[in-house]
Amino acid sequence: MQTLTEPDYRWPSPRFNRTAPQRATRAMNQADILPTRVTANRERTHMYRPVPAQVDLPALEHEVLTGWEEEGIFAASVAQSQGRPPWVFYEGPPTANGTPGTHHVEARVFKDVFPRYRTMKGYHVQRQAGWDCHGLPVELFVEKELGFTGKQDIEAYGVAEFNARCRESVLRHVDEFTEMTRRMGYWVDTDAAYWTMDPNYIQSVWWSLKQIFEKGLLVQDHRVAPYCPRCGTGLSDHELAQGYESVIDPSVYVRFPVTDSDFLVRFPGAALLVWTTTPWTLVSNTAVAVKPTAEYAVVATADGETLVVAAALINQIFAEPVTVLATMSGTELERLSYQRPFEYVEIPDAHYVVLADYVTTEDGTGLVHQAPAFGADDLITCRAYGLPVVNPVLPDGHFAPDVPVVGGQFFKKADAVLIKTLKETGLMFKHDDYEHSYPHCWRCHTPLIYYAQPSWYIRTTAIKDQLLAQNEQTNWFPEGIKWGRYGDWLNNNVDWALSRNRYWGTPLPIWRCPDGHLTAVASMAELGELAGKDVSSVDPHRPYVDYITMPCPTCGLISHRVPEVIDCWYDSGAMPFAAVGYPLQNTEGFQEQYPADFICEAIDQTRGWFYTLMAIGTLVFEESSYKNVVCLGHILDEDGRKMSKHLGNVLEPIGLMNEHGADAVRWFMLASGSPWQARRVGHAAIGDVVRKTLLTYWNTVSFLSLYARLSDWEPAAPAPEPNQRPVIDRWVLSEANRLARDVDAALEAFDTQRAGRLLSTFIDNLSNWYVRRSRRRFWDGDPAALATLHEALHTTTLCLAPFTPFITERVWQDLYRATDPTAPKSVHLASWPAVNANLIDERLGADMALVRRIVELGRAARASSGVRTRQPLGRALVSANGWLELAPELREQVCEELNISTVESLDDGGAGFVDTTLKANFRSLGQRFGKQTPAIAAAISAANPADMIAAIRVDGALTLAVAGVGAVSVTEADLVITETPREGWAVAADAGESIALDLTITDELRRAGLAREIVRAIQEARKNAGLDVADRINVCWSSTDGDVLATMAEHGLLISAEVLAPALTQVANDWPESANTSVNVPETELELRFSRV
RNA sequence: GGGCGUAUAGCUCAGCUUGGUUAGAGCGCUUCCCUGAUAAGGAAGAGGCCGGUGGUUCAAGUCCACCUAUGCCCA
Repeated sequence: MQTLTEPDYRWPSPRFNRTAPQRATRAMNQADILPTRVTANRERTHMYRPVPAQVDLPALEHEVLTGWEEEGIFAASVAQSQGRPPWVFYEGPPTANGTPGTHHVEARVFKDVFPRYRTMKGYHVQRQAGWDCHGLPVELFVEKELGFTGKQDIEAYGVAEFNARCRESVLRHVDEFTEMTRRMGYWVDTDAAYWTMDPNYIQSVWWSLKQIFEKGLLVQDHRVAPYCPRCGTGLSDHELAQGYESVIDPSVYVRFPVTDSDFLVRFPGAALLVWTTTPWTLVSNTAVAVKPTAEYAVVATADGETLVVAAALINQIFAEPVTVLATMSGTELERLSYQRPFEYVEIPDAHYVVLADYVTTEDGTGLVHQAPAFGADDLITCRAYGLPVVNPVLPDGHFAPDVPVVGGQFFKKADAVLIKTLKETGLMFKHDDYEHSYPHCWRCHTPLIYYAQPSWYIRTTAIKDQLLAQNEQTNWFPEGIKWGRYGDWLNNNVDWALSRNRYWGTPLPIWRCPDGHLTAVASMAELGELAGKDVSSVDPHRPYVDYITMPCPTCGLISHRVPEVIDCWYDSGAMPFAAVGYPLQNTEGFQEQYPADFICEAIDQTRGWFYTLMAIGTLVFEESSYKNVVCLGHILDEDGRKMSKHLGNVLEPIGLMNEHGADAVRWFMLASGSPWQARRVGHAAIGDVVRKTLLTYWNTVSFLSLYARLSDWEPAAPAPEPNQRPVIDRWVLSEANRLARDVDAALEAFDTQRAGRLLSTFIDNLSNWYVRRSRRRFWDGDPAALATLHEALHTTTLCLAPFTPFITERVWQDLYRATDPTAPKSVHLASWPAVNANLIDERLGADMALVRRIVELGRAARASSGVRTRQPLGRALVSANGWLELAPELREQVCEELNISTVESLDDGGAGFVDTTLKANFRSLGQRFGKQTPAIAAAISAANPADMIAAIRVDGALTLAVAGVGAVSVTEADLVITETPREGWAVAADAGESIALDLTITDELRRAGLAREIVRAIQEARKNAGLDVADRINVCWSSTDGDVLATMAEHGLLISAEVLAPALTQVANDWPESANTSVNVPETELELRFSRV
C-alpha cells in the first residue's frame, strides 16, 4: 500500500508468474554451497526490483499508462525542457470523420518518436494535437445518416440544423482518436488541441485569406468540375472514383472547314478533321487544339477531299490510301481560323487553332475540339488565349430553352439530333460507337457533366518560383520525393480552386455588393465594425454569418457574403498560425514556433497537407512552414491489399495493441521494413518482432535482476574501472557506446529503420554473446560482469526509450530508478546517453568479430564430426588473418565456447597438416589489370599454391609470367588463400579462415565428457521438476560400471557444485524414500535420484 | 493517358548509392547441437534463370534502355 510518507509515485510492481527467486550464493566448492538463505525479498533501497522472466506486455503497458497519467510525466517532460532551444513539431490534423485505423497509428508513431528523441537531446518540443473538422466527407457522412440524396434535402432540412449535426459527428469520432492516441503512447496534448471549426481558428484563416486577397491573389474565375445535374452538386475526386460505369458513346469525326484565306489558297477546300465522343459539346465549340511539337499533314483523300490530321494517325483514320500534300508542325497551324459546325450560340472572337501540350497523337485525329465550359484542360487552354467561356447548358443538365434545335434537351440526349444534323450538313466524316468508362453519380447513376462553374481561386501559379525556391530549402525523407512526386506537382502547378458550394466549412470571408465590389474581412471584430453592429457572439459558420450584411465601403450598397465555403485543405494548411489563433492571439509565441523543424504524414499528403502548408506559408509569410518532412509509405494488409472497410481487412488498432502491445506495433512501424515503402501489417509480422527483439531485451533485464539479487549486488557497489575489466566487458561497453553514437546519428537523419537495426543487433549481441559467454560470472556474482551489464542495459534502455516507451519505462523503474535515488522518475525525463568515446575500441570490435566467426566455424566442424559439444576435445588448429595477434583472453573465448582445451595456430606448427588453395581476388586484380584480369586469374589458379605462398611470404610479392600479358607482379592482397588441414581432423573453412578439431578422445577426455553428461541430465531433471535455480538438492547414485565409478571419483566435486548438491551419496540398494526424482543419463549405466533439500 | 514507386528463397524483406566470380537474413520445413535467464540461441540441409529482353563492361542482382506485372498519385 502506498503511504502518505512516500512522496513519490510508486510504480506498480510487476506481476509474477512464479515465486520470487531467493537469495543464494554461487559456490565453487561443496562447503560454500550449504544453505545460506536470508529472508526473502528483504527490503533493500538500492537493489533491483525482481523482474519476472515471463511478461505480459499489454498488461505492463496499461500499468505504465496509469503511472504516466498519475505522475503527469508527459506534462513534466514538456515543463522540464522549458527554456531550452525549441524544436518545432506540427501535428497534421486527422479528419475526425471516421473510426481510426492502423494506418493512423503508423504516422503517429513517427510523430512521437522524433519529439521524444529530441526532448532527450535537450530540446523543448511542444506537441499540440489538432482535429480537422470541416469538409465534404463529414457532410456526406451526415447526409447518409439522415438518408439525404442531395443538396435540396439539406436546404429543406435547414443549414443551421445540418451543420449542428456535422459538428456533433466530429465530436463523436474525436474520442476514439484520443483513446487510440493514449493507448499507443503518442504524447501529444489533446487537451490543448486545435479545432479547425473553432471560431478563433476560423478568424485566423480569414486573416490569412485577406492577406492573400490584398495581394491580388484571391480571385473568382470559372472552374470545370464533375457535376451531377440531377443532384445539382459538384463531386469530389473521391466520389468520382466510385461511380465509373461502362457506356457506349458515339465516336464522331467531324470536318471543320478552314476559313483562313492564305491557307485556302494553298489548299483549296481544306478542312480540319476533329474527333470527339461528346457531340453535345460541339454546340459550344470555341477552338481546336493541336500539339505544338507534333507533325500534321494536309492530305488528299481518294474522294478528293483535303483534310488536316496528325501525320502519325493517317493510317488509323483512313481506310483508303491518301496523298500527303504537305506536312507542318502544330505550331505552324496556330491561329488558323475555321468554320464551326453549329451556329446556335454566340461565341465572339473565337474559332481558331490553339496550341496545347496535352494533345496526343495516339488516338482520334490529333486535333481536339475545345469547349472550355466542359473540360478542365479546355478551360486552361482557352483561357491562355483569352477565349470566352460560353455555357448553354443550365445547372439542371438541360440546354437553355432558347438554343435552337437542342433547346430544353438533356445534354446527353442531344447527341442523337446533333449527329443527324451533322450528317445532313455533310460535316460528318465518320461515325462509330465507342465503349468506354464514363463517370456517373454514385448516388443516382446520372451521367456526370464536366461543367464550368464560377469558383474562387488562389493564384498559386503567381508564386510558383517562390514555391520551388522554398522546396529547395526543404529536406525530404525519403529524398526522392523532393524533386520527384512533389517537385513535379509544383512544376505543374495550377491555381488552387479554393471554393466549395457546400455548407460545413470555413465561410469564404468576402462580401460583395450588387455592383460587384469585394470586401475581404479578417476577423469578427472587423466584420462588426463594417456592419456597424456587435457580431462577436455570432458563430462564424453558415448560415449565421450569411445573415450579416454591410454597406459596401466603395459604393455604400448593401454587401452580402458570397455563398461559398473554402476547401478544408486550406484549414489544415493554415494550422501553423491558426492553431494558436495568430494574429489575434499569441503573437509572440508564434514567432518561436514557425516554421516547423519536423512534420510527418503518409505519401498521400504530397498534394494535400504538405502542399497546402507550403503554399499558405509562402503566400502569407513568404516562407514555407516546415524544414524537414518525413513521408511514409502506406500500410497494407497481410496480403498486400489496401485496408478498407469494403474488403473487411481493417486491423483495429486498439485490439492489435491489446493483443501484442503498443510497443510491438510501434517497433514494427519504426524498424521493420522500409517506412518509405508500402508495408504489410499482420499479426504474424508483429508477433515476430516481439519475440525477436522485445522479449530478448526483457529477458536480459530479467537475467540481470535475478542474479544481481541472488548475489545481493547493488549498482552502487564498487566495481573495477571499465579498463580493468575482462576483455568481453570492454567489448560490450565499446559496442554500447557505439550504439548510442550510431543510433543518435540515425535519428538525426530521421532514419528509424537504421536505428532499429542497430538496436536489435546490439540486443542480440548482448543476450546471445555477452550474457551467454559470461553466465558463469553472473552465477558467481562477479561485480565487473554485473556492473557491465547494468551499464550496457542503461544505454540500451535510453536509446530504445523513444521507440518503445512502455517496456523501457518498466525497466527504468525496476533497474535504474530502484537503485539510484537521483535518477529521473521516468525514463522519458532522462537525457540521451552520453557517449564515452574512450570506451569505443574499433580494433576490439573487429577482433571479437573474428572470434565469433571462428566459433561459428568450430560449431560447424563439431556438427560435421558427430562429436557433440559436451564432449571436451584436446586441441584445435586455427588459420585466420589476425588470429596470431588476438589477445589470449579472446582466444580463451573460443576454447570455452567450443569446449576445447587448447587452440593453436595452424601457422605455428601445422605445416604438415595443411592443404592450401588459392583463388584470385578479382576486386583487387580488376582495378589494376582491367581487361587482362581473367588471364591473370587463370595463371594464379594454375600455379602451385604452396610455392606461390612461400615466395610471397618471403618477398612480399611474386612475379608471374602470364601468357599474352607478360610478367605480372602479384601481392598477397591479390589472392584469397584458404588453408585447410588434412586427415584425422574435422574441418570447416570459409573465406580464407578455417578451424580443425583434433578428434582424439583420450580416456580422460571421455570421463570429463561423461561428467558433463551427468550434470546436464540432472539440470534438465531439476528444471522439469520445477525447482528454482537456487534450490539445493541431495543426490544419490548407484552404478557398477567402471567408467562411471571413475568419473564420479574424479569429477564428483564438480558435479555437486554444478547442480547445487550439498550431498552426493553413493548407495547400494538402500535408496532413501525422499529421493523421489530419478534422472536418466542416456547411454550410461548409472542410476541416479535426487530430492530437494 | 501522365508521373512516381516496387519486382531477389514457399512467405516477409536486406543487398543496388560505390559493379568483383559461393546473393544474404528472418519466418516456415527436415536433422542435429547447446541450455543454471530466454517464448530463446547455434550448426547443417532443402528451397533462387535476383520479373523479361537488349546494351555498357574483363566482370551486372547492382549501371543504361525498352518491355511486362503490380501499387500509389494525378487526369
